[in-house]
Amino acid sequence: MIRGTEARLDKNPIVLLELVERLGNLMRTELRRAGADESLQPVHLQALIYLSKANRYSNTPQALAEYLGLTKGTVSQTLLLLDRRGLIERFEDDIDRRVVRLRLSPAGERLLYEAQPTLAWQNATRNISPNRIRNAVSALREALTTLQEDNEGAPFGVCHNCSWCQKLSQRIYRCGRMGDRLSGPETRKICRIFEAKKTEEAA
Amino acid sequence: MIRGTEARLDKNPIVLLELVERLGNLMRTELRRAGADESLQPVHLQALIYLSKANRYSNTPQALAEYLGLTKGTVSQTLLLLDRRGLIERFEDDIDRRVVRLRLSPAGERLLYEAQPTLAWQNATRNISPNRIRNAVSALREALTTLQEDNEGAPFGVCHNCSWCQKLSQRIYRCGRMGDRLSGPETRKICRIFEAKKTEEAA
DNA sequence: CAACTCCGTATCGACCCGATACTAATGCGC
DNA sequence: GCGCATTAGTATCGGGTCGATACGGAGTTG
Repeated sequence: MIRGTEARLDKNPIVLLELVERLGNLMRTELRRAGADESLQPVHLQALIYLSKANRYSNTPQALAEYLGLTKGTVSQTLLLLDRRGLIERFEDDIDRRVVRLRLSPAGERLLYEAQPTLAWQNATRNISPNRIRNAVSALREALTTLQEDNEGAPFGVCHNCSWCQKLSQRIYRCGRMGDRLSGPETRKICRIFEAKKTEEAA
Repeated sequence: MIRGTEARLDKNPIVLLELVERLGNLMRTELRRAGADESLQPVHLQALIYLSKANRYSNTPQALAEYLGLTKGTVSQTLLLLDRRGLIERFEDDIDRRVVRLRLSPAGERLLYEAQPTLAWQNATRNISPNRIRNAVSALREALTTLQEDNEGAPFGVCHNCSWCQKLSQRIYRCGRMGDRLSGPETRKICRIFEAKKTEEAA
């Protein structure tokens, strides 16, 4: 038996990891259940969920592959299936004709809306005080950021917390990195080229 | 586009869910990387990790299936592979000869020790204060418990927090459910028939 | 135009996973 | 003791995921 006595004091991070993994497994099982009616695998629902939240810089196969941590070849097949089922739409980019833009089809949005894959989670967290949830969010976000830096992966945050995001007026924003103007709703979507704005510590 | 304006105020739980899923994906990718040298899939490492932590009531294929949220048939194959690789040992139960007991072989323990699948996580959480981690653990544990109740799955906690656990002396404990005496180290393993002891709220 | 890079697709093989059917051991009623 | 239901685990099959590799087309640089 391999011992680990020196880890006695700081084993709480490991407990947290176990919780995250276990919750991840459960949510995966939940996704499996939610997709069973339509014979969709967990990864398909994850892709649909991602596409429902990706902004204009992040709705490509490449971005999805980075997000899911899979290869572009694998993701290509996933998208092929979703396309055959009519759950997504693919169209060429106007400027760079190599890239494919993706979005949910009406059928895809309806599926996501009806499957309600987050329902079980919402029930499970109903009795946890908003404050504790905010603290947990803050801690996990920090872990996520560090983990992504170490992995050199894209961060995938929302514009609202991005250092490139400029507020032009009440409702108009601007991405300083890409130079585009963004609507209010779009600043709440997730972006592939996100860069964290300082470190926003817990209140 | 399907709207969700009424969810404006309580969307933090959803953010937390996204974080958990994203971290889950990353850890899954991490497991894939960690197992690549030995051509092991994420699920294989998860099984090994589980077996390294399961107590005497929980080291069976059935318990592992419940833990991973997979069917017993699927888990049976996984165990077959791990057995062929010499990473686990299987032996019959003395009393009920239907059940198979599992434990890591020395090679399995060495693999787990050398793969260090939790290393990236430990780095990522290094700069988060213990207090914030404790709070996050508390919140996630509560979500996990509720989620498991709703799914009617086994809770899988450690004896130390179990309502059946009795302290006989300084080092000897006893499981009131099964009637066995447990050593100190064994009370820190995870158990399939765990029942939460009250609700231990955050400090 | 050539060389190079980049995005996406196609194909192949290993493997995951659930469904189903099966064996063997146990427990229950008699 | 003898049927019968239940339980733990296995075997097999088919659909699907996934990475590796190779490929083709678009963009970039010279």
